[in-house]
Amino acid sequence: MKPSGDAKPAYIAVATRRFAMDGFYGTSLSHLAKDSGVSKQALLHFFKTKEALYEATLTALAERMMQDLIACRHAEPAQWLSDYFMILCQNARADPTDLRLVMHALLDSDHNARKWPLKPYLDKLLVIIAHTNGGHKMSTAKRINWLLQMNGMINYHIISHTAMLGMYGEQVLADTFNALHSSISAQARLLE
Amino acid sequence: MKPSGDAKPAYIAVATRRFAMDGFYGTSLSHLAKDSGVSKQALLHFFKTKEALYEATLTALAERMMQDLIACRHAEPAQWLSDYFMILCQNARADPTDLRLVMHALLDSDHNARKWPLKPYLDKLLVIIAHTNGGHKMSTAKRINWLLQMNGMINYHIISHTAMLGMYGEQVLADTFNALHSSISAQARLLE
DNA sequence: ATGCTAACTTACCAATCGGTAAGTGGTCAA
DNA sequence: TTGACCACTTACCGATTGGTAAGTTAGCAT
Repeated sequence: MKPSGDAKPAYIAVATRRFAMDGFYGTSLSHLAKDSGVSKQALLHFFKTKEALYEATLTALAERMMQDLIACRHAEPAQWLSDYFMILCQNARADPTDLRLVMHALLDSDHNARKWPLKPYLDKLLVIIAHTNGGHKMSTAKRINWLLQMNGMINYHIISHTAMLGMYGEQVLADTFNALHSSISAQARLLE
Repeated sequence: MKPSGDAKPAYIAVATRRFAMDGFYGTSLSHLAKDSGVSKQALLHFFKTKEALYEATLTALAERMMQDLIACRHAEPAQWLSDYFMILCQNARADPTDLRLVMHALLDSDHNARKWPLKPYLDKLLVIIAHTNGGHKMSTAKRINWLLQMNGMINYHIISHTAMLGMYGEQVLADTFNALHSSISAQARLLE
């Protein structure tokens, strides 16, 4: 076939959706192959092991998130963060794939010493926090806490959504998203 | 052997730890059997399928959480919630098993229509919120949002802990827990 | 034309998966 | 003493897992 028509990104895109949905253990190479419309060994040709494909998926995720963060750069760091997390929230509501992948990766990060590809992204966020009026006098721990709190409420909201929908219905849940937006603003305002 | 020495709770306890660690798909009956010191079929004798064992695990989790909530009952509902989440946080820090299980269950709750055993527990929490000074004038959506925010920041903190530890070291992370305690207090104060 | 390489495929593998069938041995009521 | 019953065990099953080996096919430089 084509010697240099790189199909890797397409495979990673498929893997991203599957890994985000079912996690590492819940996803098999056969499923990924079927979804991609190729044989299982086509994937193993590009990624030596399933683990390697997973890591490539996480690396791509990290780059995507970093790009999204840079994309909405703003001179005022507090505004930058406020804008970014608001957009992140809206995107995740439309397509929770990436945040689900983050959560799965977090839960998996325990027992194998997987290098964590999101570190540069988190470091960047911490630097921005440090440049805000409210953040520059914080300790590192407090900056991390601010970040965990912001990410926590957004991510938890997103991955709870299906379960909450089943329990409390569509209408209430839509309003809950509005409340989340307010909470994001409030959290961002802590840095002004 | 013994006709009535119920070993089920012991099996569920083992399953709880494994499912919390590796998730549903990452855990096999053979692993659970080995951990329990019995054969795989001993488990299938009590729980007809792996799925049934998982559901039993989640049900036990729900009862445990409900009991913990009731255990620190307080006449003042805002104080009740404040106490409860502070204790929950401390327990989870010592042993994150239960919260990890919650997160795994949340991530899994998508594609199979698994009945959600934590609903009574969440309903109870919502009732307590509704009885606070700050909460009784909130809409249901805002109460749910308050709850998602509180649970979100605690759970996310806990399951991020291993990854954050590897990235930022022990000392910073310990301080982060102190910051989390403050944040929990602040969140609780919103209901006073 | 030829040879090299990239991008696959078919065929196959041992290991493990969840689950069934058929016992085994101890306990207890009759 | 007997026989029902409970808590298991050994033996086994087809399906699926991640992964290997050995082609096959297409494009491209020489």
